[in-house]
Amino acid sequence: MTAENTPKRSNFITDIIDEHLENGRFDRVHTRFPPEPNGYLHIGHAKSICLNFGIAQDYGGLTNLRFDDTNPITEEVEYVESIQADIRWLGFDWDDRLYFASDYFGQMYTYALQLIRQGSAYVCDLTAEELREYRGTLTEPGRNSPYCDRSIEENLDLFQRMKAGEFPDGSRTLRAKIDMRSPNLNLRDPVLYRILHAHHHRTGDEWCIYPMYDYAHALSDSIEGITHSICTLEFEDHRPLYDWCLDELGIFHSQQIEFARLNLTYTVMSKRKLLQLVREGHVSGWDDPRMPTLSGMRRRGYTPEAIRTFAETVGVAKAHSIIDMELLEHVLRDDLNTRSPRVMAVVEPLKVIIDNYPADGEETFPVPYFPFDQENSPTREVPFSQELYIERSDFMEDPPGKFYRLAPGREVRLMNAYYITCTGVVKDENGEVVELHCTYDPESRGGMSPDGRKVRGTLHWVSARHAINAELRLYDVLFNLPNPYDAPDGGDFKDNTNPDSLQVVKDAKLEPGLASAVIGESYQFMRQGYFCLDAVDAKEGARVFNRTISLVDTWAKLQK
RNA sequence: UGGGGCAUGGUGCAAUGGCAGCACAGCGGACUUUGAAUCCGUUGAUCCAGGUUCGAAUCCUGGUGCCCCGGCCA
Repeated sequence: MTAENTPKRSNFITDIIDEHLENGRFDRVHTRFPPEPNGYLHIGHAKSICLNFGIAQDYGGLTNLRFDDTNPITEEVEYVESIQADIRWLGFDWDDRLYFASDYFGQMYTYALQLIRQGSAYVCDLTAEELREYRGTLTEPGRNSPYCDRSIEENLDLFQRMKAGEFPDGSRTLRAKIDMRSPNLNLRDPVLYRILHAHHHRTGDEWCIYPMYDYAHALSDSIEGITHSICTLEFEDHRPLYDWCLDELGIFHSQQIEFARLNLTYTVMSKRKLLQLVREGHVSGWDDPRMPTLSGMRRRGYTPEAIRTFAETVGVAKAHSIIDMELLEHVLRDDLNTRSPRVMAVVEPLKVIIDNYPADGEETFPVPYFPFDQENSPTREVPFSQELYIERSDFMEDPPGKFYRLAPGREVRLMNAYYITCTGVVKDENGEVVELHCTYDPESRGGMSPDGRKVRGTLHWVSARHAINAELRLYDVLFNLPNPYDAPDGGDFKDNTNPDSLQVVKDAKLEPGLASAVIGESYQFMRQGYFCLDAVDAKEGARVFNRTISLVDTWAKLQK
């Protein structure tokens, strides 16, 4: 390891690694990302992925992708595929280092035999319930299993017969012989193997005994030569067992390091809770754009770059924390801002008739997609005609002082087109404004008046005759509270779901060029927000856009 | 005295015995053919009490608060 490999960003983990490199414990950095294929990846996993791959990159090291598939009952190939797709999408590559804990079942079994021969493990016949009883409590020590003193020969015989399938599920376990009086419950002769006559998505019916997490994880890390095994805080208590397995076997010893998992305001982050939202129909699926899953965020219009920046920005530490959703939104907007072409779309249309414009007249304006970089920006022609749509919220009949959009007698600029002045308001029988009459100033073509007079408001618009219709899906946070778990007594997080988290607009009016919008691209609907085609429903031919995130709306804030 | 961990502005992360800083949020202003972006300015913090030291967010002692652990889940 040389000086030029020294990372710029440092945290408590890189401190530990630096020390290891200095004192010679390791001369390289090799990490792993070890998901269990029992669900979809979420933004919390993204933090871990960015951490593991990022740190290895910083040190010129490697990162493995390893599926921790030791529990056949909960795991499925569907998940191993989606997980790989999500990691790739995020921008990380494990080259040919794709592994499965199940790849090592044979080797782990051999190691278990070794533990038995060393007198460090025994076959226990206690039932699950008895075992719980023998384990003791948080404050009281446990008691030795009546089976802990079986002979090595008997243990060997029994364990081999466990593997051979002679015993039913739950009848026996292989346990580490450590210390039933340890204040750390994980060390009270933890189960290493359980009997599970279940079909495994990779090994099929080859095995009917499966290793437990603590044993399998430590050995997998060791087998792969992982130097730094980075996991979340709840495994701190497991580290002594992790170390025990490796020390007892005398094999390569990885260092486990724990960090605080990511939490975000206004959402939940556990697979179990997310699964509930899916199952109970609060969302349309794992990839619902409101979900904090990577597949949901991708569909929503998040970019991998934004998520990576976010992961870096939140930092890493051991203190439990909850990140403001606003920080995520900030990095998202920041990324989208530089990459999204500017287009015009009216979310809630209000018809405007330009009385002094020829009824059958028509013209187009050249408008750059990237107004902030006109030199290099591609341009399209935007059609204009007598009847237009503007945003309903851009007109007020009786505006407050700070409102500088359209109002009776008020002049505003139609972006890139003309200045118009409101001369008439048409209402229906309920008093609702249905149509506006305006006049335009032909001298202001392009959006600038030769006399240099200023207009305060600049509105987006679309030509009624040329507009295309689209469905817009406007998203808001999934929960009403920063902390969804903050539920009244007897309630739970689902009581805090936001009933307005999805608003569907059926008849938005878009500029015609958007007919050729592409899935996977982000567009800024000017003065509204960033939108993208819904990769699922737009595929069916429907014109459906997701609002990834609104623009910062100072005016809305002012109104409060 | 079960064990393990954590405490720095509203939020998150730095400062590794030597000027408490950065980002987001907030507030104010400039600019603006997006009430966006950009730019400028600004409010605001070391859990408490002792101790060591010329000097403590950092080291020591004692408190307080919060989180995790009693799956044959991971």
